[in-house]
Amino acid sequence: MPPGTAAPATAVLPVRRFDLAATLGSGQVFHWRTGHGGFVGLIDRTPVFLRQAAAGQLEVTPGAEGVASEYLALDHDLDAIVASFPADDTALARAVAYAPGLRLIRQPAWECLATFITSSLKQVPHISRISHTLRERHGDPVPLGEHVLWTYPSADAVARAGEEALRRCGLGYRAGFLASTARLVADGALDLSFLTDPAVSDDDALARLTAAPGVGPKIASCVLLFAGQRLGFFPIDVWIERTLRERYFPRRRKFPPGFLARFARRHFGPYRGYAQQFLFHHARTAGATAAG
DNA sequence: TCACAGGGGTAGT
DNA sequence: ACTACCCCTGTG
Repeated sequence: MPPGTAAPATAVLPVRRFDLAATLGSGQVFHWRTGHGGFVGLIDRTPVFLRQAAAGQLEVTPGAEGVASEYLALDHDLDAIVASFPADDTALARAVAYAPGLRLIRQPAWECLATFITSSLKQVPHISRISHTLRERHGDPVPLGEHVLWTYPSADAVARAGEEALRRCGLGYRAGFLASTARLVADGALDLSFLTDPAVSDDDALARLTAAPGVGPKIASCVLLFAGQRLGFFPIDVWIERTLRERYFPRRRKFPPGFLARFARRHFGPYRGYAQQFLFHHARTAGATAAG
């Protein structure tokens, strides 16, 4: 963002129990850039500037209030969700207290699936760079003030780009996976509308997603949680696995396959996806593995 | 400057 | 259950 440029115009949206920086910076999305004391990016194809200078006020590009409210899940009843967590869980309570206004972003389906395919065995800054490279080389430009933003390339665009071009975006072995899955989506063989279809069960949805190349249980869970808004999915990555082991089973040595997933289902309740996000964000940004 | 290890997993054996 | 996989970054 060039220095000295005028701050974008904004409308003010009253918010409660919402933390913009935590929400955008908790490893759910990877394309927002900071600037003018806020964040600049695209919500699907809508260019948006977001700023939260005061706790109860979210500044949004005029006209994008509705899109932003939906994306940032301002309708989620966080009080009720947190109240459903086990009352005697101090580790979770600490993670919630660390970022009480953290929300699960309602993500566009293809963008979410593709981004998480590119995320395997990668750290956040690298995922972010891949996302930007893909956008700039294969997405469409969208102006916002004097800035140019780039949409996430459609499944069709990714499929047309092909594996070699994707590899040149720094995807490594993920290029083949992304190209193949993009082809499935572009051809209609994988219609992602099932993600939010209440007639499709969680188990069925999981099976359909994991049938796609490069999509295993972890990435599928992320997509079902974020893009599908199925709040009972609990993605288990190395951070969460470490946290669960240390916090809840400090003495146990053996963890059979599925053990922690079953524990999460039993312990954290119907909104365990939120519990996972609180624990994950706390573990990653508060150095909680040692002392938190 | 340059090995080397390891990182928000998945697929094939 | 075990291992390779591409690429990048941090470390010595």
